[in-house]
Amino acid sequence: MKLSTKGRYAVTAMMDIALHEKVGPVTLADISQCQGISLSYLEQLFSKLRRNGLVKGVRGPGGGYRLAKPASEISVADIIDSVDERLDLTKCGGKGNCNNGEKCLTHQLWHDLTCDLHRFLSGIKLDQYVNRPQISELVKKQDAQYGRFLNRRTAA
Amino acid sequence: MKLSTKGRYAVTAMMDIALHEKVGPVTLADISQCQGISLSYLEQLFSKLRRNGLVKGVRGPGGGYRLAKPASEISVADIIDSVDERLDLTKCGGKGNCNNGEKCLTHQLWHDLTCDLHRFLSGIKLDQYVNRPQISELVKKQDAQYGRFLNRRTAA
DNA sequence: TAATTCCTGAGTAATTTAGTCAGGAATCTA
DNA sequence: TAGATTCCTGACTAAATTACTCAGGAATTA
Repeated sequence: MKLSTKGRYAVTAMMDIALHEKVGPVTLADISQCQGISLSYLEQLFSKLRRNGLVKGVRGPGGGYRLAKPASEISVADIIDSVDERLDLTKCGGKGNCNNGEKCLTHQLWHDLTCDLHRFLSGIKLDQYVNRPQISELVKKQDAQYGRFLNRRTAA
Repeated sequence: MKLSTKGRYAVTAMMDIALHEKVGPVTLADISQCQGISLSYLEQLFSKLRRNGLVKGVRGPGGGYRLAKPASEISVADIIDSVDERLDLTKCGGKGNCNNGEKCLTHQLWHDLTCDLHRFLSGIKLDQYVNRPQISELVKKQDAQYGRFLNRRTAA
């Protein structure tokens, strides 16, 4: 039982954007460099995040991505659902025909578990982590290390 | 975010054994047929379950597998851990060196989530599901359909 | 002795994941 | 208007994992 890096990368990237909301749009090139994720791969992921209404792209110099809604309204479940196709642990995708047309012995178990997991992830909003001093420190250190946002005015 | 069928198959198979504890050892051939899982694949999984002390194999005619301890002491987490290598959602496997030697922005999040998930799965013991009337019905129907245990005395 | 069942390890096909590549479209700055 | 920047898209590829097969041996029972 592993989380694909797809979901993990997406959440990390969204976190990066949320952490810089006050500075302005964040480019994928920056995220790629700082978080160690391939640029082209990020582009794929953001195509999905955009289609699902989680981010807005801003083209041209000084552009990048911003959150499409407040960080307090974006949950980890939203992000994973967007890129990861599905958060479902049953074999049958919830249809209940997992064994020969009938439900398999563990259908109910996986169904319950999926619901719990989803509820849990839905409860975690981006802003919860953004506001942690521990994480603010980390990102400040990172920004300095890579010289991000050096020649940019602070935007609303 | 998906559960590999490895974990799902293992739990289903263990459930099958638990449900027939009173009848005697359950053969992998039976599980294979009733639950729709390849026999050779089951053998691989049970090799791990055995090494992790969850089942005991009984060779020879009338043999099969039984639980190595009471169903009330076997959790879903135990089973998944046994076959699935690891229940860990962090990139670094918990080491904290996920981004360039430092923790990545979402390390804490995945760590928390992993703990919660593990706690949740540890709380689900096999006997909880075995005692559900819904599931007893299902397995009774299955046994009849495949003619299991027809010529076997009920063993202690 | 023969049937049954566990048990092991090596190999393979299919799928998914992660990542590359090439090129176009919108936007900004000069 | 030119050129830089950045998003944006789709097709392709490499690597890893998953799911599964195969061949054969070992213990046990009848």
